[in-house]
Amino acid sequence: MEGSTVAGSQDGQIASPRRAPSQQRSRERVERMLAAASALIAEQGSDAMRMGEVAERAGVSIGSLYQFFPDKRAIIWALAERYTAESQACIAAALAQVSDAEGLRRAFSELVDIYYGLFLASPVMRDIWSGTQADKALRELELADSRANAEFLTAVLKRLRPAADPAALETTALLIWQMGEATMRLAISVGRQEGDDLVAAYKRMALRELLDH
Amino acid sequence: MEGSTVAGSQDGQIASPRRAPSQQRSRERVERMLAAASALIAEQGSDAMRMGEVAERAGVSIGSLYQFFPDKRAIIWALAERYTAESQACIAAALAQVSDAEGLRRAFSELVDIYYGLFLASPVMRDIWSGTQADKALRELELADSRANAEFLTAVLKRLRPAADPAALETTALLIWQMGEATMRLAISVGRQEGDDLVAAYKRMALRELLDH
DNA sequence: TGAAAACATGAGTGATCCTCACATTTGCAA
DNA sequence: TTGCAAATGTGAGGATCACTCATGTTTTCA
Repeated sequence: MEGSTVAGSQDGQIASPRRAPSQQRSRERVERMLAAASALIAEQGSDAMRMGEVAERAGVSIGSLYQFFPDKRAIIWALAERYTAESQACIAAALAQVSDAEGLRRAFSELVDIYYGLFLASPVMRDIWSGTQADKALRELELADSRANAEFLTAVLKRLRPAADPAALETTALLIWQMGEATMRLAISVGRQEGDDLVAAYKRMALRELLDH
Repeated sequence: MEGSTVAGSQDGQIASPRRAPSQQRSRERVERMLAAASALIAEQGSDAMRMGEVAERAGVSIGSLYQFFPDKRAIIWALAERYTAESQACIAAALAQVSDAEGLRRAFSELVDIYYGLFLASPVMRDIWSGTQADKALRELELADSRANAEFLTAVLKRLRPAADPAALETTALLIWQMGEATMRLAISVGRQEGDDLVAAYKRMALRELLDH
């Protein structure tokens, strides 16, 4: 299989950048590396992305690349991390104000649309989250991201249903969130028409669960 | 990532075995190769599985391995295919007799338990379906498997709700099935305790959707 | 029985990730 | 300003795989 794995250890740990860029020059170069990686992933997928090509397109040497990213996974991880930070902020904002059932219905529906749109529009993130399962560190990042997002949902549910068992609400929220991501992935691989139907069906099911008890 | 791609084409096609084993001797050897691959995947994951190691453990040369499996994905694919054939038969059997709501409740509940048990018990299949997303051919096999399984569910739903829109029933069935697989994956990566809760919550949600309304 | 087809072998090829010894630039204290 | 240490930059080369191929062995069957 095309040698797309890091020679080193199998354990899921992502080593921190070998060295954090402290000077202006290197910070700009690291940005260029990330941009190059992002472009290549969008064009060919992360698996086909070659480290040498990333370096070349970023206009740096292969050695410089490895100065800041200990291995190939690390540069993909860095992109994924940025994405999760952005999307979490957006999700938190959408759910923060919700205080009643009707508000939840509107906010959640909008959220799903936004997320689906993001998935459709961003080949990079689609690729990264698709490949996610194969890489332990990325899988853990995704799980952490899901938990964080589900947390916002849990908070809303606790506000709306103070009498309910908190642990059960957490389980529900996590499940609904994860199912949403699974639905997006499925929706993308079956094509637009059927995908839209699936997302709509998910939205209906999830809302039913979230709203009427 | 550790070399998880075939050197050849990126396209998801899995070439058929270069040569089908026609003699008794080679048929046994192919079995040994599959067994060796299965054991190695269980021990280290498919990504860390080395073709040379598979050959060695099967007691054949690397050349013989490539005589029957055109590339690394093909041997993984062969294992996955066996699994899907088995599980589809089991699922079809469980759902074939269902003729009323109560029967569906029992059959579906049992089915989820069986599937969950299979997932928990089989590190090989867990690994293969985990890595699935990264490989186009496997992703397609998984989707085909989901569709086939959802089909059985659709058939039951059409029987129970003849008035409903058939297309909507298909969408529902596919979504519920896919969500189930997503739930299993999630359940496994969060650990037994929380995993059981998640599966139970899924079961409840899915049944609600399948039964009332 | 003999030739063709099937099967078996493993050293070698090429692609790719990553390292490392050495060169250059920057920050900053004297 | 000067000089030194830390930060940064470089790319040829090492190591590891997936996979090939020329050649040898066994089985089938007319």
